[in-house]
Parts: sequence; C-alpha cells; structure tokens
Amino acid sequence: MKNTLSRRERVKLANRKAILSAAEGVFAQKDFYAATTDEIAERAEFSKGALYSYFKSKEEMFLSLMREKVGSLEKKIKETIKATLSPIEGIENLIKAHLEFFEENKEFFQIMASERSRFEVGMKNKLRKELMRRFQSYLKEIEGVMKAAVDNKELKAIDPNHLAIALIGMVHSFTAQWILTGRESSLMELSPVITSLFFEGAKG
Amino acid sequence: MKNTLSRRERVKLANRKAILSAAEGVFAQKDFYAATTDEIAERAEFSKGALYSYFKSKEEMFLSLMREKVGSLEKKIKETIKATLSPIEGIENLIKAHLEFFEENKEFFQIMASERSRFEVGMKNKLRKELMRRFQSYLKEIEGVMKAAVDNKELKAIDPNHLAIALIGMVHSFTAQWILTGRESSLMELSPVITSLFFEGAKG
Amino acid sequence: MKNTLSRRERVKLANRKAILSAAEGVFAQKDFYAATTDEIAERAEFSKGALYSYFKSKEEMFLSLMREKVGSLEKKIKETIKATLSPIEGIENLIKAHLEFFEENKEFFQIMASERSRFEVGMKNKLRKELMRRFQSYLKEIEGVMKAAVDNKELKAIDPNHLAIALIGMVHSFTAQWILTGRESSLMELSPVITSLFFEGAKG
Amino acid sequence: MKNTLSRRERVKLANRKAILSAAEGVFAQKDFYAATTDEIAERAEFSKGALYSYFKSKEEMFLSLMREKVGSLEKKIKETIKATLSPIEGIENLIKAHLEFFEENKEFFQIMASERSRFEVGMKNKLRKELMRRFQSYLKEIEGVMKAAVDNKELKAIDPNHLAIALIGMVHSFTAQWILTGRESSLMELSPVITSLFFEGAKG
DNA sequence: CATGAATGAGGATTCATTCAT
DNA sequence: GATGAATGAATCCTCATTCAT
Repeated sequence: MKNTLSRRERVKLANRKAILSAAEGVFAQKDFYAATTDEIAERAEFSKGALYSYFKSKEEMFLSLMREKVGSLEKKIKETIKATLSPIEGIENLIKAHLEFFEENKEFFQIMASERSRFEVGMKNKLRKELMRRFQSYLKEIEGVMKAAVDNKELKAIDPNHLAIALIGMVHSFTAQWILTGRESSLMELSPVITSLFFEGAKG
Repeated sequence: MKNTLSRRERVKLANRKAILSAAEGVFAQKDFYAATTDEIAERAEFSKGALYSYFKSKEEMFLSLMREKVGSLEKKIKETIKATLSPIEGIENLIKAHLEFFEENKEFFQIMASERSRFEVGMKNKLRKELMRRFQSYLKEIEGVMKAAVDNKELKAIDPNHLAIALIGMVHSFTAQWILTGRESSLMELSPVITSLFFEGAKG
Repeated sequence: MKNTLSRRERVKLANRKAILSAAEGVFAQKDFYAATTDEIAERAEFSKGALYSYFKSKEEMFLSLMREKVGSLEKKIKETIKATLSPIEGIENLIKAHLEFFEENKEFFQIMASERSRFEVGMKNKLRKELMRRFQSYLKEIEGVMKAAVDNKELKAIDPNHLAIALIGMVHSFTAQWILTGRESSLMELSPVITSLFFEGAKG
Repeated sequence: MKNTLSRRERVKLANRKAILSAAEGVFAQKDFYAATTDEIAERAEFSKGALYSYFKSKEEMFLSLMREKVGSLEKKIKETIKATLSPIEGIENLIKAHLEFFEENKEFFQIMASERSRFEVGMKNKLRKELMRRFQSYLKEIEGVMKAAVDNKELKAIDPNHLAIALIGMVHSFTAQWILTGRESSLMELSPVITSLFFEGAKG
C-alpha cells in the first residue's frame, strides 16, 4: 500500500507518537497532576514548546493517550470476538487477549486503573465524555459476548452485565497484583487460573 | 462506660473527625493533587489554619484518613472471619462484609481504588510505607481464609493468593460499577451473585 | 523603703520580666522574624494569650526588651562616667563597663548587633524612633567623655565623635568575635588589649 | 578578548546580575525575612517565576548574593595586600580598600552587618557553611598582614588576631555610622583618621 | 516549526493576633 | 486574668502555557 502521507506529515505523526509514549511513562509513574510537562518534554527529547504544537494542553495530551489506548484495546477485543466460534471459546480468548494487552501495556493499565474513577467528576469537556463513552462501550462489548453465551445456554442465566463485571474485575485484579509484585513471570500464565475460576468457580 | 476524656479533648477529637470527613469527600471527588486545602477547609467549616493544628500537612491528612479507613476495613474483615464457623460460610460473610463496608464508605472506596496504585512511587516517608503494609496485610487476611478452605477441601486446590485476588477483584469491580452507575439499588443485593459466581462459576 | 506596689502589681511586673527574658533568648537565637510567639510563650511558660495582656504586639515586646536593655546599658555608662576622676581613667572604665555589660548580656548584644541597622527603615512608629534616639544618646554619652579628654589635652585633638565611634567599634568587634568563637575565656580579659590599642595604637 | 559566551548566555548572566542587584537593595532595606520575592521581582522587573529559574530559592538567592560580594571583597583585599611593599603601607591600603569597597557597596555592608551574626544558627546547609568559612577566611587574610607586621617589628607584639579584630571593628563602626547619618561626605575621607588611630592611638 | 525563558495564577503552609470559655 | 483553638492574611514556590527569537 502506497503511503499517502507527505514526508512532513509522516514526521509529525512520528513525533506525536514519541511524545505520547513519553507521556505514557510519566503519567504511569506519577499520575496526571504530578506529571509535569517539563518531564514529559525531557523524556520525549522535545522542547516544552513543541509539546504544544502537537497537543493543545496537558489534558488533551493525556486524553489523546487514553483514547488511543482504549481504542486499541477495544479493537483487539472486537477482533478476538469476531475470530472465535463458540461463546465459551470466545470468553477464553477474551481473557487471553486482555492479559496480553495489559502485559504489553502495563503503563497504560496503571494509568487507567488509577484515573478511571475520576472521569465522572469534572467531565466539563467533550474529551472526557468521549473517553467515558469508550470505557462503557468496552464493557458493553464484553457484555455482548456474555449475552450470547447465556442465550446459548453455555453460561448460567445470570445478568450478562454482571458476568462482564465479574470477569473484568478478576482480570484487572490479577493484572494489578502482577504489576505490584514485580512482574516476575508472564501475566499470560495466569490465563488458565482465571478461565477456570470464571467458568467452574472455586468450590471443590 | 465512663468517658475519660475531658470536654476539650472530646471536642478536638470530634473536630478532627469532621475534618477527615470533609477531606474524604474532597479527595474522593478530586484526587490528592486536585483537592485543595481551601476546599477541604470550607467543607469542614473550619479555617485553613485550623486544618494545620490537626494535621501536619495535606499529605498527613490524606494518609491519616486512609489509615483509619483501611484499619477499620481490616478490623471488620477480621471480626467477620473470627465469627464464622466453616470456611465456606466465612467467605460468604466476607463478601457481605466487604459490600457493606464499601456501601457505607463509597467515598473511601473511590479514593482507595484510584490512589492505591500510586503508593509504590514516592514512598519516601513512613506513613506511605505503613499504608502499603496495611493494604498487603488486608490481602493476606483474605488469603488466610482461602488457605483454610483449601486445606479443608472445601475449595479446589488453587493457590490461595489467586483465590484472594479473584474474590477481591470481583468485589471491587461490582462496587466500582455500582458507584459509576448511580447506586440505585443497594450494593448488598449483589452479594448472592458474587458468592455464586465465586463458588460455582459461570458455566451453565 | 516600703514596697508601694500591691501584690497584684508585683506579680504582673515579675511576669512581664519573665516574658521579656524568654523573648531575649529567642530573639537572640533566631532574629525578630524567625522568633515565634509560640516559642516565646513556651519558653516563658505562659500561654500565647498571656503574652498579649503584657504586650500589645510582638513588635512592642521586642522594642520593650531593647528599650530596657539599652536603658540599663546607658545607666551603667553614666554611672561609670560619674564615678571616675580623670577622663583617661574614665575611658578605661568605660571599656571595662562595656565588656562587663556585654558579657552579662550576650544575648542582648547579639540582638542589638544584628537588628540595629534595620531601625532606620520602617520607623513607622514611635517605639522605633524612641529606640533610635536612645542608641544615639548612648553614643553621645561616650562622645561627651571623649570631648572632655580632648579638651583636657589627654587625647589628641580628634573629633570626639570619631573617637567614640572608634572605641565602640573595637569593643563591639571584640565582643562579636568572642561570641562567635565560643566564649572560652572571660571577655573582661580583653580589656587591657582594647585599652592599650585605643590609647597607644598598634605601631611598635 | 573575544567573548566566548553565546548571546543567550550573556543575556542570562545579565539577568542574573540584575536580579541579584534588585535583591541586594531589598535585603538591605528589609532583612532576609521581611524581603518578599514579590518585591524583589518587581524591583528587578521580572516575574516572580523568573526568579526561580535563576535561583532555587529565596535563600539561595540571598546566599549567592553574599557569596559574590564577600568573594569580591576578599579578592580586593588580597590584591591590595599583594600590591604593597611594607606591612605598614599594606595596612594603610587595607583600610582604604575597605572603605572604598563599603562605599561602593553600602547595601551589601548593611546586609553583612545585620545578617552575619545569624549565620551560626541554622547552618543546616552547605551554602551557609561556605559563607561562614568565607567570612572567617576574610578575617584570616587581615590577620596574616598583621602577623607579618608584628614579625617585622613594625607593630607591637600583640596577637595578630586581636589586631585584625580591632581594625575591622573600627572600619565597620565608621562605615555603619556613615550610613546611619546620611553619607554626606565621602567615606574615604575617614581613612586618615582610622589609620592614625590604629597606628598611633588616641592618647595626646 | 522549534525553542526555552518568562509569565502569573494557584496552592500549601506559617504565624501574629483574637476571643470564647 | 489565663488559655489555646481558630482565624486568615501573608508569602514562598510550582508549573501549565505563551511567545519572541
């Protein structure tokens, strides 16, 4: 496929990416307020001024980052769902896809985990609202799979929303603990534990 | 029981509590950095200066709040565990206790959810370290119950740490969603869903 | 002589003195701004409120202290002058009196040395002006002695103001250094050095 | 000599100097605590923020100022000493050099006179310690000249430390009085008086 | 476009002073 | 009168954002 972007545009895009990547590291380490544009600029090896020709404000930078990440998580989830036959298999793959994504994006996971709860408040601007919408749509996606499985009698007749919340909760909890305790082994190895617990429960 | 505190002391204690309560609301809404001492003071109906005769700094205020809350959650968990006979019953009660506590302390839950991940960073002072220790000890508590249940063959032979993480994850996830979606019904009503999912799993 | 003060009044006076004494220590150690009413109150073993029933403000407290000390230095100087026959002997005794006074009032000396230069500025209120007047009158006192000695041909025909400045300068310099270097020996021991240098000069 | 600094660097240096100069005026008038960054910024015609890109803190600003001034006084003293043949002549020139320096740096003299005594206290950081060291080394410098003159039999066999203290005391005292009384004539005119008093003494 | 110095609003903290008990 | 908790003005410092070069 021929690249339709001019060299200029390609450079801009690459710079933007580099800045977001630097921002990701800083936001993960320090949270939105503690992260300074100075540090982001330094890590991105750009001047502070340059940041502002790519993003209107620190907030926009943050939200762009989140938007892209949530977007790509969502995309991965959608593809996973589409690619699988049975709902059960779909859920298994969903768990794997999540773990894979979070393992590759630990920094984003940390940001998401600590900033999400704050999105309801403030909400003054469109960007935030859009982001919230995305988070909810990501949950809905999972819910859809659950509903299919329930309809299919492959899962018990439990509110699909509850099933989605439970699964997401377990995945996030394992991921958070994995990050907190130093990430020795691969996060993927936990996939069977989560799958088994989700499907069969803990009772012996 | 006779109250052994002088009136002065009782007033001081009450004021301290009032300040912490105001702080809880503000921290929940805005996070540590965005929360201003001005707003906390205003909400507590005290002058900004007064805050500083009760707490050395905004950080100390925050950590005192967390310490007390985590402490009382831990206490509740411990009592619940002690009061129950079989491990299975214990876990059921644990879920209820958690939901009850979070329902009564939604604001604290929000703070905990969003600030916990940040505790590793910084960590310069003793207070933060102490808080981290408490968080971990709270998890260990749950782990202990799980281990007993596994030993008792009431649960499958799964790493008790994993069982604890899974349970906590589900509880937190349901609580977070309940807060996000406006808390119509009581959080407690979700107890049977969580219990059933944890023990029996989702498979139909 | 019968004490004409009521017990009440005597107590008040004693308290006032105690507060000034505490203040002296704190002002010497920290300077006017760094000294806090909290610390003065604590050292005086009075409540902060009590300070304000003895002095209208921290500034008034400071100036009262200075006034009393400068007053008693002046008194000592006057007595010394009156008690001596020849001007030469008078100057010798003046040096001794100064050293004795500063040795007994090191803390005051420190305060005076560091705050005097600031008295010109501000000067808004009567207290400051009065204090400046006292400092100048203290210098004039010395000048008077010098003039007598010059008139008497016991000293060279040098402007008595210059003689006074030179003497005061040496005395203060030796005192300051004595304080700075830890006050091992008695300050009084320096009296012959100063006397000799002032009268005979350094040339061999 | 070609200037090896870029224009940027030259501007920065000039700004730094301008800020220090503004600070000098404010510190002289108000002392360290009473001087506000607001006033310094205003007088320097910079924003408050700009101050902080040149100096880490108000304290560092203060100490930089002192360091530079004490440094240049010391340099002047050293040069004076080096340039003179006989110790006697050296001392005469020393007096002149001092008066000249203080006349050109009245504001610094005022600061030095009022803040020096406070340097022992606190002393927490390296900068303060360094400054104290400089003050002492300045005194030692004078002491060295005195010792040479004593060894040379040009001065009486008096402890050189005492000679240095006496001389410094007189010079400071005359300078302080000159500042206090409005600086009508030139301070330099006092040089012969000081010289004569130091060498020959006051006795007629 | 990039740079980084300058801006200045914003926020934590201190402390003299007041006043209810 | 004494107390010490409460007040709030004052002040240092930070950092997102702008803009001249």
